[in-house]
Amino acid sequence: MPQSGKSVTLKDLAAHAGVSRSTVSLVLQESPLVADSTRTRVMAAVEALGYVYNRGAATLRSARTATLGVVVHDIANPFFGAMVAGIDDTLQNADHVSFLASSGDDPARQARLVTRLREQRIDALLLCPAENTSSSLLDTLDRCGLPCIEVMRHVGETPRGHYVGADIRAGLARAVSHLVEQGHHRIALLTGAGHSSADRERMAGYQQAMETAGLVPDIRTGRHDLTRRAGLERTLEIMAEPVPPTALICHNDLMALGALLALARLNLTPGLDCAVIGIDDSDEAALSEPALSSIATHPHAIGRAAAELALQCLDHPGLEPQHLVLETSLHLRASADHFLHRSREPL
Amino acid sequence: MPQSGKSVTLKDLAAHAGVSRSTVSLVLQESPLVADSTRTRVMAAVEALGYVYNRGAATLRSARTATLGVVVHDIANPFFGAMVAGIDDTLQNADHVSFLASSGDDPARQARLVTRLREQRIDALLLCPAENTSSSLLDTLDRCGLPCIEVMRHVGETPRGHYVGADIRAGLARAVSHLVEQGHHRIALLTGAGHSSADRERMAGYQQAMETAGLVPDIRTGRHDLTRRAGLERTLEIMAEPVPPTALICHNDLMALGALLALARLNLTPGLDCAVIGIDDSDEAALSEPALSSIATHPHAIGRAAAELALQCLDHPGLEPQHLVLETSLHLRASADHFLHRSREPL
DNA sequence: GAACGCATTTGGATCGATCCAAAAAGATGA
DNA sequence: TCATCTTTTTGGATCGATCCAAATGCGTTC
Repeated sequence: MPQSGKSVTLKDLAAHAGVSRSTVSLVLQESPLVADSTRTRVMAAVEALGYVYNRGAATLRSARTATLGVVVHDIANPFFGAMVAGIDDTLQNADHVSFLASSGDDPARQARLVTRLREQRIDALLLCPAENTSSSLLDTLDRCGLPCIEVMRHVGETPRGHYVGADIRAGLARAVSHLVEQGHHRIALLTGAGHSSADRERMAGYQQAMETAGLVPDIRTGRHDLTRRAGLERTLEIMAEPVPPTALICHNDLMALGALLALARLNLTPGLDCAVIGIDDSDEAALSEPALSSIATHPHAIGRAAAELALQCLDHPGLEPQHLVLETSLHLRASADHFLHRSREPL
Repeated sequence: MPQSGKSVTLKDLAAHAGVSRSTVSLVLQESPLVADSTRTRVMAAVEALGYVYNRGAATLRSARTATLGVVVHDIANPFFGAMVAGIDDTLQNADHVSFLASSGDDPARQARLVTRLREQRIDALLLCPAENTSSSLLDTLDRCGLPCIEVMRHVGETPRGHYVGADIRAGLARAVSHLVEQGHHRIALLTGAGHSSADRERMAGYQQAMETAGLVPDIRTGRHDLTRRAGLERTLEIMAEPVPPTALICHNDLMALGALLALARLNLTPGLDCAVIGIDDSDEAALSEPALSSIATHPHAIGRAAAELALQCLDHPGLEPQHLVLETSLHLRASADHFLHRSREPL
């Protein structure tokens, strides 16, 4: 229990338990080779001396660090909060840990972060790439053999390595056809400027769904970021047009919630005067007033899947690139449904 | 530029640049001892071979890792998103990195996370302790000499080591006196169950402010967590009472936003029928409808201050415990001000 | 009792950087 | 030219764990 000065090492444990360093090492690795009596003696020493395993030293000799890097482009976005929770749950079960960093959608900062993570000798990288990430970043990772899993976004037209995402395209198709059934013709998509694959996928999925329905696509991109404030401001602009859309599909729930605020400010009732559908189905969606319809992307499940895939990569180094596209589902609430709306008393 | 097989080491750099390992090491440490010509030759080798510094190996010999651990109790809370951004900004300037982990307010999980972080040989720990954290955790950290900075919450009645927080007490005093000026008498506080120092500080500050104003405190705690949903449900309950309060001060903005939703559902107008004030002044506060009044806690500044304090601890090992309590300010918006409310058209 | 098989345990080399005392290379003055 | 002082550079020991080949102990069997 004492030990205030220097740190306790394997050698100290060995002396305390009356065995060699090697044996102690075997015990710590949970090797089946050691006798039970020895194991308990060593574990007692660990307790008695307050030993803390030195991963850095171990890493020097053995190849793995049991540490993954996670880089997201916006930690403040609740989607990533939930995703990170999914990753951590999975890693915790597998006795791994993660380094989390946020790039703020800046490729230069992202590059620095990745370098730092490599210095820590992470075993694999889960990357939600910043907009305009150069493919040379992935080249570098390939070249030095660091497994990388792109999540939600990918660099280039199609993911070249492992990828985990959500089937936004199918979600949009369902959303558009629901809106059409409700009688909407002027359905607009409010998304980012197309610098990320997630933007492009939303645009393509929406466009295809609109064409299938025989409607004219109406894509509103902008230099805005993808926040509540951007949704608010952009919607105020849009609704001021001579012939505004009657339905808005937004890049994510944050923007959609901003759109609801804009409608409220304009004294329009979301769901009656203008339908709004978000993407992600965050916790807030169900709680807003009126409740927000949303395409659920299940961030927790995506985090789990990405972490599991990363762990697989470690066990099977040659694994050919996996593309996991998880299902989405449309959660209809008052913001985009006349009937649901009527079933509640009006504001 | 090649290097696909093994990793590049100091020795490879030394061979490529025609110097010894030691010299290369000095260059990487930016020592002033090496000649400029040598330095450029070595840096060229770093570029040419795609060398990545091995922090683990360095750590084995030298005491420091340039890595801090950050443990928060709820990464999904936007307060901590902003705080972590503040920490990272500061660390980035100082060439340090952070390991971020979220305890989910579970002391057992928190203990595991701290152990993992210690295995990584972090230089210091920034801890927003989980509820009911035992002080033995801090004892252990002390004993092994790991500097720890408690942030926003502290274990025990008063922080025993370094602490960085916000002056919630002053914020509450200002909030209460504003509400009194507006003619409120029944002002309730909606907060956590008192398992954390942050809960207790809110209760004490509120109680004192109420007594100063000659009013009867009305504290509503609960087994609820501190989310939007909890704020919604609790407010629905409270407003159903025979003589409900006319003003609510909520533990944080999330709960306050939930309270606004509850009022809307009850067809009550926040700011006119019942005033609501949150704590944190998150981005969302200004955007809600009506806009939420809030006591600003400046999470980004708190993150910066905590990180700076941690860096100071590293430079000055004996530093006596610092208690930094940052100012708060009351941001008044329509949710708690008759006048502001009248200046906008009604819902 | 020697030989064998099996379950455990062990010492020494090793990973990639840092530290340190000491050597080498230049610069200066007598 | 040689001693002296600086400025640079260097080899070997070292950090704390892992790996591996070899040693040990012990019960069986011939």
